[in-house]
Order: sequence, then C-alpha cells, then structure tokens
Amino acid sequence: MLRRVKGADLVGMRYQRLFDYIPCSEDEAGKICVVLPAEFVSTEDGTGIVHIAPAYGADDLEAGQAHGLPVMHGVGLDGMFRPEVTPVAGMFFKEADPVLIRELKGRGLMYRSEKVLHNYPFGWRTGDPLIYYAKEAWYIRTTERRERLVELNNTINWVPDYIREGRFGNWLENNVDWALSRERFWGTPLPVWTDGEGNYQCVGSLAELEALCGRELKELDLHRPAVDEITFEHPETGRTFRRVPEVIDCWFDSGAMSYAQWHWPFENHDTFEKHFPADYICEAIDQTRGWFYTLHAIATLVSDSVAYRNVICLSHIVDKDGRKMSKSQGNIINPYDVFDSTGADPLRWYFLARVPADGQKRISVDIISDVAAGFLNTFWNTYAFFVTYANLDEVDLNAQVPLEKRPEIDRWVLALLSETVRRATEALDAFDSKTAGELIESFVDQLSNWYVRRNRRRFWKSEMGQDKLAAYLTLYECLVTVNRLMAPFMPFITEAVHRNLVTAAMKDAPLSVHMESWPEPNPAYENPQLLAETAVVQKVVSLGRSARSESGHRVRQPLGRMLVRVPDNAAAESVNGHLGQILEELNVKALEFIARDAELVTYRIKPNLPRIGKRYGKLIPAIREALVQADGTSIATSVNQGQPITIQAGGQDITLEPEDLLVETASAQGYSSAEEGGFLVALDTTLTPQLEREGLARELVRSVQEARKQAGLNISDRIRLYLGGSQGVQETLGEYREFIASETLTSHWDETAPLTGNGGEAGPDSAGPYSVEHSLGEESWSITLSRQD
RNA sequence: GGGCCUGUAGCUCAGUUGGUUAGAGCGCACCCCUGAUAAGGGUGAGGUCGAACGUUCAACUCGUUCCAGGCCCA
Repeated sequence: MLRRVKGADLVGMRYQRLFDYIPCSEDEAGKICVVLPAEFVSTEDGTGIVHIAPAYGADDLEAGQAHGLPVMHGVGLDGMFRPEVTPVAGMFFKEADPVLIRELKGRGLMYRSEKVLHNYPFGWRTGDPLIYYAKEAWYIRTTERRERLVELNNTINWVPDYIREGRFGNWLENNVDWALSRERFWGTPLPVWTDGEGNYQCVGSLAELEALCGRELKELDLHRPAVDEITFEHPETGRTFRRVPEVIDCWFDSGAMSYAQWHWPFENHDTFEKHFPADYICEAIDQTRGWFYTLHAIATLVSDSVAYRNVICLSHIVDKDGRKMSKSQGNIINPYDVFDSTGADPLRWYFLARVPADGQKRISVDIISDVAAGFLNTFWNTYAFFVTYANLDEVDLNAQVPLEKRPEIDRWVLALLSETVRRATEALDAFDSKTAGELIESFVDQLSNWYVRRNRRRFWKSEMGQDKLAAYLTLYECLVTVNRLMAPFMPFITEAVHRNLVTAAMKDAPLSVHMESWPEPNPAYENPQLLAETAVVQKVVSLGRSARSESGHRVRQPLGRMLVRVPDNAAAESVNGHLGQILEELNVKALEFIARDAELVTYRIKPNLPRIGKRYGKLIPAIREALVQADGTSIATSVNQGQPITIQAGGQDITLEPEDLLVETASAQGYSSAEEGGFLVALDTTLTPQLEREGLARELVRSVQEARKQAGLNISDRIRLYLGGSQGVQETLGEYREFIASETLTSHWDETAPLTGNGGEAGPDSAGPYSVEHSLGEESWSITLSRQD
C-alpha cells in the first residue's frame, strides 16, 4: 500500500486499459478509462470502485452517456464473446470469469479476487443467467406528455386512493419513454418500412399499405411472416422499402384495448364514444406498471383523456402463512377444489365481503368453509324456515297488510332492511364491497336471531289472521330484498332462492335475480328511533342473559324480577316501551329501574378526555387522581342534575361541567348482575312456590315435547296424554293443565296410566302408546302418550 | 439498493381527528334451547396492537430506525 486517498480524490484520474481487444477511435480512447463519480455504487461490498460497461447495464449506460463514453461490445447477441476477445473467444459470457481472472493474474494486474453474493437476473422460464445488452430500439416518447399523464391521473378515482399519488403517481412522474419494439416472431408487427438508408415510413392503415404496394391485402394475414413479404418502392427515390424486423410490445396491445375492441378509428365511432372512457377497471397491484399504465398512456396520447374513471386495485392471494403461492413451493390452492367442496359462492363472498380489496388475501379451504358454515348457513336456514311454513300455509304472497297494521317488530325489521339497503348501496357506490358485505351479514343475523326467533309462534298459529299474514309478508320482503343485495356477491345461491321465492310465486316476476333492478331504500320504512330503541332492548337482554348465566337458573325457570339501570332517559323510555319483549326473552315477571343513588350501586368517576384533555394538558393525571379520591355518589348526583363540580387538582380549583365527566357504575352486590356501557342488569333470584310451579309446568311441557319427538309424531299431530307424578307435579297439573295441553297439542287427557305403554320401542309406525319417566330435583313424573286421530 | 403496501386474539378481520376497560366472527371451553332440529342460542377464556427509541398530560393511532411478508423497479 502506497497511501490512502478518498474516492472523491480519484475522480478524473486516468487508468490503463486492462483489455484492449476491442478497437476504438482516437476520440473514444481519450474518453475511456477515467474515474467517474456515480450514485449507484455503494461501499457496502467491495472497494466502492466498480468497472462499468455502458453496453451491459442501464446504470452503466446512463453514466456512460452522461460522460460521453462509447458503447463497445465484446459480447455478441448470442451471449458469446466475440472472436477478437481472444482469451475467451466464443465462450458464454458467464463462464468467462475464471479465464479473465487468470489472465489478469498472469499479467500481475490482479490485486485480490473474491466472491461476493449479490442479486442477479435469470430467465424466469429457463433459469439461464441474463445479460443486459444495449441495443437500438423503437420508443414512444411518452416523456413529452409526462405532465399530462400526471394531470389526468389526478382525475381518476383510485380505490384505495393512496395509489393515485403513491405507486402510480410516482411511476408517472418518473416516466421514461416506452420501449415499444420487441425482437420476436409473434406479436403485432411494427408498421414501419425502411429502405435501409435511414428513411422510414410508418403505415397507418391497411388502405394506406395497399395504396403503397398496389396490392389487395384484405385476404392476407397481417402477421409475420406474410407481412414481411410486403414491400413497395418509394415513388420518388425508387428504393425498395421493407418492413423493419421488430414487433410491438404486447403490452401495447393491452393498452390499445379501449380502441381496438371497437376497431376504432376505422368504424364504430358511436359505440366507441358511448363506452370511452370506461367507468371501471379492476386488476391487481402489479398492473400499476402493466395494464393500468398502458391504458392510461395510450388514452392520454391518443385522446387526451383518461381510459377509465374508477379503478379498484387489488392485492394478491397468498397462502395461509402470507406467502406467495407457487407451484414449486406446493402451497397452491386449487380453486376447483374449493368449488367442489364448499362452492363458488362462499369463495366469492370471502373475497368481496370478508377481506379488504387492497389487502393481501390469505386463503385456505377452512377460511372459505367458514363463510358457508356461518353467514350463508344462517341465511339459508332463515330461507328454509320461511319456505317450510309458507308451503304448509299456502300463503298468498300477493296479499297486503298496511305498514301501520303490522306489529312493531315487523316495522323494526323493515326499518333495518331499508337502512341496510341504503347503507350497502352507498358502500358499493364507493366501491367498498366489504362494508356492504358486513351490513348484509349483520342484517341476516338480526333477521334470523331476533326477528325469526322472536316471531316463531306467529308462524305456528293455526288460523291465518292479519298478524300471521303480516309476519309472512314481512319475512318474505326481507328475504327477497336481501337476496337481491347479495346477488352480485353470490350469484348462484341467490338465483336458486330467487327462482323459488319470486319467479315461482309471483306472476310477471323476472326470470332471474340478475334481471331484477337494484333494491332501493323505502322512506316509509325508515325509523331510526325504533332501531335505536331495539338496540337498547337487545343490550338489556344481552346483559340479562349474562346475569342469568351467572345465576345458574335455567331459562325455563321464571324469575320474579329484574333490576335495570340505564345511562340516560332515552334508554329508560326504550326499556319501558318494550317491557314485554325484555321480560319474555329473559323469562322474568317484572322489571324495576334502579334509582341512580341506590345503595347497591357504587360510582366511578372519570374525566372525559376528548373534551378536557387539550384544555388541561399536564394537569390531567392530577385531575384523574382527584376524581378517584372524590365522593363518587355526590358527583354522580351533581352530574345527574346538570350541576358543575369543583375539585382540587395540582394546587388549584378546577370546575368541571357534567359533560366533562364520565360516570360509571360498579357491580351491584348480592345480585346476579352484569354491566356494560352504563347499563346494569341484575336478577332477583328468589324463587317463590308460585315461580317454582310455573318452572315445573314448563319442564313438564318440555318433557312431553321430547316424548312426542321420541314417539316419532309429527309436529301437528294431536295426542292423547297421561301425565302423573309426585306431589309438586300434581299441584302443578292442577294449575297448568290447560297450558300444558295447548302447548303439547293434547286433545284428550287420560286420568290414569294406560297399561299398554311400550317404553322406548315406539316409532313412527308404531300404533301403541309411548311411555317415559322423568325427574327433576324432588319431583318425578311419568308420561304416556299416543296419537289421537 | 429504491418506491409503494401490509403486520392487532390460535385463524380471518374492525378499530373515525391521538383520549377512558382495543372489538367482531370463526375456533376452543362451559352452558342453554328442543315447533328453524342433519338446526338455533348464550356465557367465558384468549391480546405487552411486529420490535426499539422518540414526540405528547396521553400512542394501536404521529415520527425515526429495525425485523418479517407482498408488489413493482434496479
């Protein structure tokens, strides 16, 4: 080592040419073998000095062009060294390294040789190492319209929107001229003819070419090789023009789709005007440099217009571990396996409604099956419920029941339906199918688990009154409408439902759900207040279930009373207005509100941070602490009365308005209770003899129903029943005989047990009575029943 | 190497301008219901929000760096 220098000090220095097999002019010789600065060379590996070859790499070429370096070729287009490079003549370029290293060592020019791991391009099909080779090519000078490309892009609605400014916007701002030509056999021939002397003629149409060559070409296949046979002589110079050998980048064909699909500008002008620009295009993220770009570039250049107004940009499907799927990895999911096992509809629903469009989609058969087992199954069962009973009742679905004549729960579900239609349509208008899907799933859940579950008895009733008809019409409208909402997501199942529910039942109905118009919200149905009230009811019921679960009392056992605390007066009114529903859901006799200052409630006071956070800044921790220490009950009382409070924090008095505070209740002691979001529900679990008898009555009904099922009876069969047992059972029977009889379709009571009971032997075809014994706690009873024809 | 995106419960995903105890479905455990029954429902457990540092009274949220995965370039 002679001395250390900075790289910058080397810039401009000349060095001796290592190999001089390729001749160069005197002018060129004066420019080569000089140290140049460049940004693309890193000091991470090696010396920080690299030898560049402008003929073999874009960075090298760019640096070379910036400093006037010549493009000199030592390697031929076949990838082999040229004959003049004698030590490696005819050798594949990638195999020449050892020979060249040996050569340099032999001449004493090699300081050190070592291996460095780095990325290198390989052909994706054959795996052969590639070489970047500077060549002449045809370009479209897109850079001349770069600003217009950016401007027009800013008018496109991108979903997700960050692609417009980000990935796609960056790509346009860094636009380089479009390398148009390809040296292949297949492809659209580049329509340029040349005389080989630097004169070129671009031919714009078949007619133009016919005129030039004086031949009829309509029957000719205008691809290679036939098109290359077409030559013409220049009218003035008399030179023969032949087509250049290149074809056009096939991506140009893709981008020309807007025009080529209508054979514009040669015909179909009206059709083209009608369809251009496109409303919508959907492709994956990799197409920002592909189809999204080629369409945009050509439309900008040809029409000074966007090619599409809206674009949804998806991400790719990956495997369950988030890895790219590839055949060699074996982590591929065959879509046909999903079609065969789970179905195409759940697959579609998963992609449209369960994962965000711009997120990578992890997919496995189990994940798709979840759609079928969950949401779709709920929908199908609700549909099946309707079909089962509607067929039994032969309902006239063309009948009418005015909205105001329908019970509140019907108006509730129709309000929810209308809101769902409105919000799902808004989401889809914004190209957000996931939100639309979530709204639909939520509606189907409410329809099944609240509307149908709470209304089952209306469908069982034997007489077809207005109430029963209203139930049918309401459920029918919900199913038919939500089915239409679901149709674009799940075209097959919705079609089956539609044909059965609509095409078969309604005259003049469209044959297919896909021929229906899109549902519209019905302003007459909208009822935000009823929706809010029902949400409160569901909240209280949910907390009540939690409390009952904690209490250990089964739902069949009625309880005397429940205690409810609500956060505000509106919630109290909602509860009061729907007492029957709440009591029935929870099987409780009475509901009482807990007074706000009742002893069984303790309060926790917290600052309402979004309101006071910015106002008090660093005092917040002190305020928080002061509120913990303060008397919660008195603060709660002040808040309830709308009075401000004053506390000491950080050495000063701080006055807080009721809205600045959050009052939370702690659990009530001595009750089975649950609380959340200002609601508290407690159950009084004291059982009176009356409540116990009623619970037992329900237990008896249940055991008879079970016996009916075991005996193989149909749900509509009338029975002859003997029921007898212990003291409590007899007392209960005295009080609840009519109730039990009507619930179990008993048309004849046997006062004594028949002698012909045959235990569990009875089946659907058995004529004999069916007997069974039951016990619960201290009580026991026996049942014998038979079909009463 | 550069640009863009993603990372929240076992799994798939929500989580508004930073704000109070981070939610849902599935799965799991336990239970209920039995006239939607080869169904239906409830309750519960489960998370140091990829990691570290920083800004702030306060960070899943903002900033920087790093890690992992994806796409496009080089």
